[in-house]
Amino acid sequence: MESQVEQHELTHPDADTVELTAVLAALAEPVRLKIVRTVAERAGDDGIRCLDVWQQGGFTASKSTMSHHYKVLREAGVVVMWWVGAKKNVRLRRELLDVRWPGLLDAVLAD
Amino acid sequence: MESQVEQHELTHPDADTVELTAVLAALAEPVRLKIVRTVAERAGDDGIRCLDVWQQGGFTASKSTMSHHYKVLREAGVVVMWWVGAKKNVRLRRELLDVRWPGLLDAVLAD
DNA sequence: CGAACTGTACGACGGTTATCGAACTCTAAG
DNA sequence: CTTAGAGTTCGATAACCGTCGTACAGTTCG
Repeated sequence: MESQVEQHELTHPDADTVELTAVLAALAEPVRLKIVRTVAERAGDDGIRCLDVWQQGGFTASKSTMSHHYKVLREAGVVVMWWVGAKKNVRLRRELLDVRWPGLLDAVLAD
Repeated sequence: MESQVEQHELTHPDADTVELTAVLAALAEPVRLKIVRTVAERAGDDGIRCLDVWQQGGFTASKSTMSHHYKVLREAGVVVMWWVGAKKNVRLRRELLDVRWPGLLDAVLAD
């Protein structure tokens, strides 16, 4: 059987309302930058599980800290997140970032 | 007569030691981002006077606040500053930024 | 010299942020 | 139903940051 229950419905900013300073601030934090790089490296077309990011990325931050950073990245417009059962998936919003600020994400990831 | 006195000798980080997170944090602040854009627009090859940035850029922040932001930009590696008499000049470190993170500065300035 | 101008250093303040543990919700599995 | 797993929220704490006014230092000009 399929569960149609959308348990919380994540909110994401529209492409128009995403602010450059918010994106830069989101990327300026070492843990968040590492999250973004791990997602960029390991995520497929349908994203990657947040848990896998944590496990494979070698993060030392606590669960609540990671949750906080994901929220910052999502509200800044850097990532999209959605539920898959009890787990969460995440992917970069390249289609947004590459249009609004071409070259920005690539420059940050190439380091 | 020429005054050989170098009144303080500004310190700038080497290209090797400049950190991406510091650059992003420096650019993530609205006033600093506006400073960078004003310098990028109006500075010639030998930079622009900080005073001109303040006057022509329409900044409302106080002197001490502006001085603080210039210091952050300089220590992050985003700008170079040097004395010309009693006034200070500033220019972007494009030769550094464009090599270390190609496309980053252009992306930020194109907005 | 003395006054005006340009910029820095310091201390204070208020607001923001990164971090954690504990309690909680929701889902999946037995 | 019960247990385990994944993730959020809340409260607390400590550190950081942007802002300003004041005091100060170096330069230029009369």
